[in-house]
Amino acid sequence: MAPRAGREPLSRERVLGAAVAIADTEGLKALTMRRLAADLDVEAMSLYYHLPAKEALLDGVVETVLAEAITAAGQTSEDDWRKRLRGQFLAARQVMLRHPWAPALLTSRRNIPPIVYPYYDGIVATMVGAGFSYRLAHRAVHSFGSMTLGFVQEIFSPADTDDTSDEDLAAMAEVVPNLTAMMTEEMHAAGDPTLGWCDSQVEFEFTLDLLLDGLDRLRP
Amino acid sequence: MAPRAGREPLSRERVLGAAVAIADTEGLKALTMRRLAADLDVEAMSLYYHLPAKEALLDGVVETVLAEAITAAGQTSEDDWRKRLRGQFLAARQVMLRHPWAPALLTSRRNIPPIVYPYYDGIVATMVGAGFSYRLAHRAVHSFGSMTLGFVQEIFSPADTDDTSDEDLAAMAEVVPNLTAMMTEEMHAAGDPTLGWCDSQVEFEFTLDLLLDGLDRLRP
DNA sequence: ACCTGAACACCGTTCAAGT
DNA sequence: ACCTGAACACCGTTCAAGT
Repeated sequence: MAPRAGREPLSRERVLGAAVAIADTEGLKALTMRRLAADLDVEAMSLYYHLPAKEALLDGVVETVLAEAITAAGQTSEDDWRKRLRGQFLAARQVMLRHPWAPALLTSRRNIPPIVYPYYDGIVATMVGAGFSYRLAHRAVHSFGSMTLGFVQEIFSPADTDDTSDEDLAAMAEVVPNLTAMMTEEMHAAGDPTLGWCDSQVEFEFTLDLLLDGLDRLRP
Repeated sequence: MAPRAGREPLSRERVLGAAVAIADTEGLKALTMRRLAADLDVEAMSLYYHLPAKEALLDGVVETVLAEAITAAGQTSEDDWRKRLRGQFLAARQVMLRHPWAPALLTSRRNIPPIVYPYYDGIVATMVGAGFSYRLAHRAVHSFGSMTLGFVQEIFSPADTDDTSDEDLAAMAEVVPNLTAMMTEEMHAAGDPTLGWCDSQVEFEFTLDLLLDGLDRLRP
């Protein structure tokens, strides 16, 4: 049978693009070789001509989203080291928000793609240019952790409280009195009750500023 | 056939213990239902009497290591809020170092086991007892991120440099001059060259102190 | 109550073969 | 050079059946 009209030849880039699209719309679990091939109108085995194995596919997917985030971060043009790093990390964060599955995948990989090295090089350059020692810049990069790439792993993400009844609150107050008090106070203080009581954008920026402030004070 | 002498009856706890042991010794990928059953001297299907599905197994495994870390953190007896939190997080870290696969699994799970709520309640209690507002305690908990449970996701973990030749260094200096300069300077400064140039214990404590210092300054 | 055997659907991957 | 078909080993899981 002749190839369908309008069907473009496969390539590593096209495969990776389709893989990211599947993860974005249906999650990482939906990304199987067979499903990916079907989306590309091809048999599963054809993928192996462009990628040696699924591990290589996942490496490529990580590389793709990191390249996107790092490119976004690179748009930032600020001279002040704090504003510059802040802008970079927040720009990367906007990209990561579109790929909510990426942080978990990223942190489960052993090998980090080479694109991140020039990116980190730039961060170090910015800090050293602002008077930091290499030693302190090194520490800083580790302290920023995954913020440099626009995300933090949220462990403590308490449930939404819109549907929390008074009886539930009373039961909670028995077991976790301080969390309950914290929650109710935050809910009252919040102007818009539909927002919930955790705002990850605000929390990201708070933590980032906490680190930047602390580092600034350590600067020689 | 009669059950083998000395074979204890299965239980959820025994299954979870064996699962953690497999992950510890051979990694998370080796943890399959069939392999787990074999280690317990049982057929794979027997596991389903004690756990409804593999997802439940993974939830249980997460619960098990978190309980271990939180228990270790609970041993800390310090009155000063900073020393107390510091001791807790570092104690949890000692546990996590024994389960290097745990952070990646943990961050990939949707539902966090209930044990963490009392733990976070204690952290908030410590901070509010030291004069922090609930609002600030809330922010702090998010800033600590996964440090509360003793780990940070290392994205930037540059390769070991013991086997880096002079030619390699020259090539690196072209592409990532600042990283190369940082690395060579750190290597020279290090007393013990076998240590490499990243020390995750030192980095963990540096970041932790950076956050604690910053929070202390925000305290009313 | 607790465990098993056989079977099913699905996955990543091989290999030789097609065009 | 690029893609395919058939087959294999392995996985999680079901269901009816054993003791």
